Amino acid sequence: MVHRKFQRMTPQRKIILEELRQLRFHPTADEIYDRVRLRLPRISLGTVYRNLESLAAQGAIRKLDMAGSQRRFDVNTELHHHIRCLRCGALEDVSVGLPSSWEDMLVDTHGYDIQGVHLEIWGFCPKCLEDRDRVNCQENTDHNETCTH
Amino acid sequence: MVHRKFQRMTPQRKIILEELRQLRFHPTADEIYDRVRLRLPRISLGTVYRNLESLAAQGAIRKLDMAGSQRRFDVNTELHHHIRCLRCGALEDVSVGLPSSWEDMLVDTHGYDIQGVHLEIWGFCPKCLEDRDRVNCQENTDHNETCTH
DNA sequence: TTAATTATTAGTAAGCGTTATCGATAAAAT
DNA sequence: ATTTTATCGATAACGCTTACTAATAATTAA
Ligand SMILES: [Mn+2]
Ligand SMILES: [Mn+2]
Ligand SMILES: [Zn+2]
Ligand SMILES: [Zn+2]
Repeated sequence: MVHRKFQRMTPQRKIILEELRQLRFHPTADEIYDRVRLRLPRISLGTVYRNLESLAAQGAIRKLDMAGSQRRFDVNTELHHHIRCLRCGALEDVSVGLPSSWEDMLVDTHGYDIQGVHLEIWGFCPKCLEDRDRVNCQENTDHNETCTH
Repeated sequence: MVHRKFQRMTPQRKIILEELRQLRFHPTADEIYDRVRLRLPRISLGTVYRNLESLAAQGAIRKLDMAGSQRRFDVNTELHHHIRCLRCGALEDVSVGLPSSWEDMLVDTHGYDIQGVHLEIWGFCPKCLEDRDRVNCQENTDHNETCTH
């Protein structure tokens, strides 16, 4: 028999999951912490990390290790990729998957048994392109702020 | 006139560049540090980071921020992607670029002005697949070691 | 040539995000 | 009821990277 460790649905774990599900974008651990703290003022950041980790291991959520920036978490457990706005920081789902013919070609040329793919795209979102054209072109926005568009 | 800061080619910078170019794989800053120290025993790790940073800014090398693991550096300044072996840690170049038709579709569906793409693939390299089939299947290798295949 | 300015250095401290440790607590199993 | 186990909050430690500092060497200005 498989010896899977039993997981309790503690109030902390439940609320972390609820808050993550309510946030439509892809929050970081500390962003989730800030939200959860409004309901559980005595929770610790370590507890948030620990639960996000176990929820991800269990497959309830996804952990997104980003290239060069802070880890984020995702309620969407389907395989999908992400696109990020360089101006406002928005991180959106990419609905379209990579063409399987391309992956096949990769297997042929490199001989790898592919287990996973991480695809991250950066650019300027439609809203920011608009803003740029309309008013001033100066880079006066904080790129680290989460996009509210 | 563009006010580009003048860069001196110091012995440190020169040797860092030389050593990075000699390492065929994609070393981390501390791996480069270890190599450079054999020739400049008094160099500091900060100097290595600082120079790798400025060399990348200047376009002489590429900085590779990996998803979930340590930053690496690349002598290959051409746009290309990477594939990593989950068993031996090898990090190889992927010669084949993403099909442009796919990128076009992405622009159409999301309306982004795409500036860059980070693609990272994990799997098992041909050598490791062989090894696995031949002898024992136990995971007895250090995944963090750099592949010597 | 001499003096002032600037880039760079080695050494080290600080920063940041994440993980590990620990004694306490509460749920589950026996 | 007793033991075992998962989890908690608090906090220290960790790994990688960046920032600070006084000293030094290269460049520019006088
Ligand atoms: Mn997503
Ligand atoms: Mn490469
Ligand atoms: Zn935007
Ligand atoms: Zn391998």
